[in-house]
Amino acid sequence: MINEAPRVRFAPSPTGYLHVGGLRTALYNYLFAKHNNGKFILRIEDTDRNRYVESAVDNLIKALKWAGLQYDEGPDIGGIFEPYIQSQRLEIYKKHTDELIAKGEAYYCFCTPERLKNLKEEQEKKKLPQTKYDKHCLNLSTSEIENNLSNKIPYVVRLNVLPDQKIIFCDAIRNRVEFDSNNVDDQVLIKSDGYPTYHLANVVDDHLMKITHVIRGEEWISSTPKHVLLYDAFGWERPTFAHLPLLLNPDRSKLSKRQGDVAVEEYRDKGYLKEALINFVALLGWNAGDDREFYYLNELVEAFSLERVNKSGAVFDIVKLNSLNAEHLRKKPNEEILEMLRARIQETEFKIQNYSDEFLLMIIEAMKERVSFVHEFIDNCKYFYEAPKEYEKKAIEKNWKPETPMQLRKLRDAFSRLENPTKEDYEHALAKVSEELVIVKGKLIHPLRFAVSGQSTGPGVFDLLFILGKEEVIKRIDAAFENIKN
RNA sequence: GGCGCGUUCGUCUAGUGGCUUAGGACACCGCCCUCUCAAGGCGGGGAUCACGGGUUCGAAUCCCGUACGCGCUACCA
Repeated sequence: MINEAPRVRFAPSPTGYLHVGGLRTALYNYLFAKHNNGKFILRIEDTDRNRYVESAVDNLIKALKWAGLQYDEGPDIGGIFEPYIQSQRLEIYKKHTDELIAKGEAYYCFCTPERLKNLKEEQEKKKLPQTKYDKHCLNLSTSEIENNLSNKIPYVVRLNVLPDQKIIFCDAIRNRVEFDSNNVDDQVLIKSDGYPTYHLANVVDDHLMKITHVIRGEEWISSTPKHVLLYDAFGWERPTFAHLPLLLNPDRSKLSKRQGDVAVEEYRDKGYLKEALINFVALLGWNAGDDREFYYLNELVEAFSLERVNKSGAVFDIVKLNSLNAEHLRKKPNEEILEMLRARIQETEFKIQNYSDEFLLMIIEAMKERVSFVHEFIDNCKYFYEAPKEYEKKAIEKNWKPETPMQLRKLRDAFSRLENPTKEDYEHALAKVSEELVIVKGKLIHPLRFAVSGQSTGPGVFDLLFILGKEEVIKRIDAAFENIKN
């Protein structure tokens, strides 16, 4: 196993969407695989028929691909160990379970849900430290079992956990972890519907698919003893386990839907860049040991190592995500932003307009350092797309003094005399008017921006004028005389 | 309750026995730049390294307890 290229898997259960915690697990698996020239595999763990969700697998795959985490083997692309969907591997689990039963490592259990429920209640009443199955069916004779089987009495298959064993395993992130087998229940391996539980399916598949490293969330650490026992029962070599710290809500509980968005799809739809989400989520529990915080996916591959993953949970801080999004957006070429902006425009009332690339590119250049999201190239500067319908209330007083209309009229007239004005032409014209009026340029600049955009903030005013064009500028100044009442 | 895992600024984190008066980032505040807002630059406040014992000449760093938090405790993953 030493020096062999690692094989890792992301094994989500299809619940309808990709959880950001799942994204991070997938990412770490991907990074580890790619860093070590190994393989990254997607396997669908759909052994719970009660939780079956239509098209969940498609969503999962779509979200993973959107994020750029391309796997080497998976349900839609196949691979040498297909199928990669557990519900299509039922015979495999059956075969391996039979083997375990033959070895005495597992046994049939015909207990009814009622008996199980009573057993549990009794144990709770006795204030036993833990509730466990009492191995009742372990004592069934061969003929009893055969009889039950031929009478089609529903059954499950349980793992036969021997008492008083120390179960020790190594975790790449937490080092040595030890459990007492007395605390491990005779876990159900095959459910009465014939489907395997996660514990069985995961071990069988990981072995068959030659998975070398099991990198998964910390919530699995408590059930790892069962998995270890299974590897031993089959006589298989154990993979290396690496249990990742949890992603947390602001109140430090496990990241959940109740306290904000958890679906990758929601972040995508809200306008987060995949680069930012990946970068952000990578840093939640890992760092290279230096001060660097800005990474692209390929750079993460380069820098990643399991040894530098933290042990403690990390709060998902949306504010920091936002700032990373802004940073990634600023670094993007304008042409790329243009594509995204056009897509966004299609979602607004401006979709019927026919904006030129040149025009939108100017907006992007002017606004790039003032936005955090692509949609803010629209939302934060509607005035580029339409004349202001209203004027920022609290800014009127500051920007619209009694003498303002007179001064702006002079400016308007100066502008109207310009021919195909450049930015500089506007600037010179304004300088000249301010000289004539014997006022500082600011006295003209701020009311001008306000008249033209309806806002008191925004890009440099001469950029604003140039982008809008002379005709529109004059129209808007005139409109302002009508609309702004002080 | 039992078992397990964890605990450095509000948050993400650096730190693997002396380089640490604990460093960086986000957020917050101030200054510079400046036509505004940003971006950028500079600076500030903010962590008795959960607590208590040890080990050591010396501990955020090693050991032991305690507290707190979280996870698991299903015929769910």
